[in-house]
Amino acid sequence: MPQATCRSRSVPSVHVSLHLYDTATRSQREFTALRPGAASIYVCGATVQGLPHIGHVRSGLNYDVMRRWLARNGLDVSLVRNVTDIDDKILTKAADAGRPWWEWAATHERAFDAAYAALGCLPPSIGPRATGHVPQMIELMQRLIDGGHAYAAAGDVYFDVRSYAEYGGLSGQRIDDVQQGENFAGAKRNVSDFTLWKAVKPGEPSWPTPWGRGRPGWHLECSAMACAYFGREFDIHGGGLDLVFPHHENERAQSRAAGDGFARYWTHNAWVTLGGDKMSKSLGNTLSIDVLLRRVRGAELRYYLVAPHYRSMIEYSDAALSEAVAAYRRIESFLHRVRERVGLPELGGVLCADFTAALDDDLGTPGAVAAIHGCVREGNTALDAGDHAAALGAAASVRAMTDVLGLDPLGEQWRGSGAGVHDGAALAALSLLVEELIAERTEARQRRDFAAADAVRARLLAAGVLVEDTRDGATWTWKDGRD
RNA sequence: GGCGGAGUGGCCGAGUGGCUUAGGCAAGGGCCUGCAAAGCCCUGUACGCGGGUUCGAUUCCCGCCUCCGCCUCCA
Repeated sequence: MPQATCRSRSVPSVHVSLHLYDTATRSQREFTALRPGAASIYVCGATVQGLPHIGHVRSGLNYDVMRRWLARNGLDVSLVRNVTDIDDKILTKAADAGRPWWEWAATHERAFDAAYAALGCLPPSIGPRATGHVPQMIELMQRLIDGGHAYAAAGDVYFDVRSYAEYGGLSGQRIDDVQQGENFAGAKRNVSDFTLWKAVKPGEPSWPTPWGRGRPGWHLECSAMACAYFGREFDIHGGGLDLVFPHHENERAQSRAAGDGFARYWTHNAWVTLGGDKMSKSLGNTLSIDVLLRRVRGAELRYYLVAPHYRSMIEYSDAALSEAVAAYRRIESFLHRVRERVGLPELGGVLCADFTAALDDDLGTPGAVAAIHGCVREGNTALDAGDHAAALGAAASVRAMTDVLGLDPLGEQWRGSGAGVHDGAALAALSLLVEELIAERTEARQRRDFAAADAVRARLLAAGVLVEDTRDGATWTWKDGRD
């Protein structure tokens, strides 16, 4: 393998292990896996009541990066990302649309899967649905009732918040300070008690339980599913910042009151916001994944969402998205240059020490991205100097690092995401034609007939093909960065 | 009322008690080029306001202002 050139890569890499900010302790903690050599991550996925928007996807992206980084460090990572396919809003919206609730849920689940895939998220190890885990929920409720932490009342099952002294420990809320909503149901023993199971209502789907027919409450499902796949304790629980209270507080209370260790680290990603506007209804379309992907490619949108730190709020703006596109294309164009002039760089390059240190520090993607750009600059310098081996080495490193972030411009997941030609025979024919025109242009340049040469270049550019002169001759790429 | 975030150079966005003070975008200058494009080099002296601690604070402490989130469904 060609020698790496990145300065920081020549520094012997000190093993710095991953530290994660843990919401429960409000501090960074060194990550140690429960089971040696493996890591388990449970992420609260979507309630599939509508189409995915940019914020939903940010969460998925964050845990995709976490998972890739842990895997890159040699851990066998299991990622469970649940699907809430039964809840009030799904029932309401499906009814309004005149569709069966299960069809409504399934349709939007597919939309979420498509959005995650379009942004290069690896599929989760499993994406369990709430409706498929009612037996596990019943078992958990039974354990809670047996232990005196839950009670059935009027067909509902409630968690008795007062029975669990640590309640509030995750979010820092004290029961007595929590403002209560208006819909206080009389069956509860205490206002703060939350619903584990909802009694059946006419026209609603229901499942049988020892306490009567009904359907799952929101919080219960996550505890039941995490336990179903990981057992009573696992490593990392993730989700959006808005889930801290009450959802995660309640999950934790349920599981721990039932005697489970549950999550060892709690991580939360920040939001994507829209200029402080509450007009999500009218602006919602602007932020929908489908609309954005008509403007930018999946990799570019991913870069925009992954480059800031996951705990920082992203205030969405078109201008910022455009800057991200430009920044990403700088990386991409370096790899294209190397591929055209030297050859395809391998994926297995060396990671810069700065890159590793940044990610180990609570998944510091901004620092990691900076390290990639540094490596790109060194690679470009090497390429300009004609040092092909160094350029290839830098390119391999850039691929390896971008791959950890799920952004490798030459990665298979982006094939077909642009409007490029992906049929081998068609591409070969196109290449032949383009190269013939380029040869024609080169001849014209040698005759110093620059008018003719520029005309060829302009014709190709109009067709979306960018011709560039380099010390190694003319090369061509797609004008818009597609592959 | 309770809990929690944020205010950084033209813009996005990191970070730090003083050191080569990230990175990207945009801007200006230069190199390269027939011209381009790309690339490379150089330039910008920023940290909401008022105090305090300190030899020294954007970074620590106190107060204030502004904005935002959670406490009801929410990634």
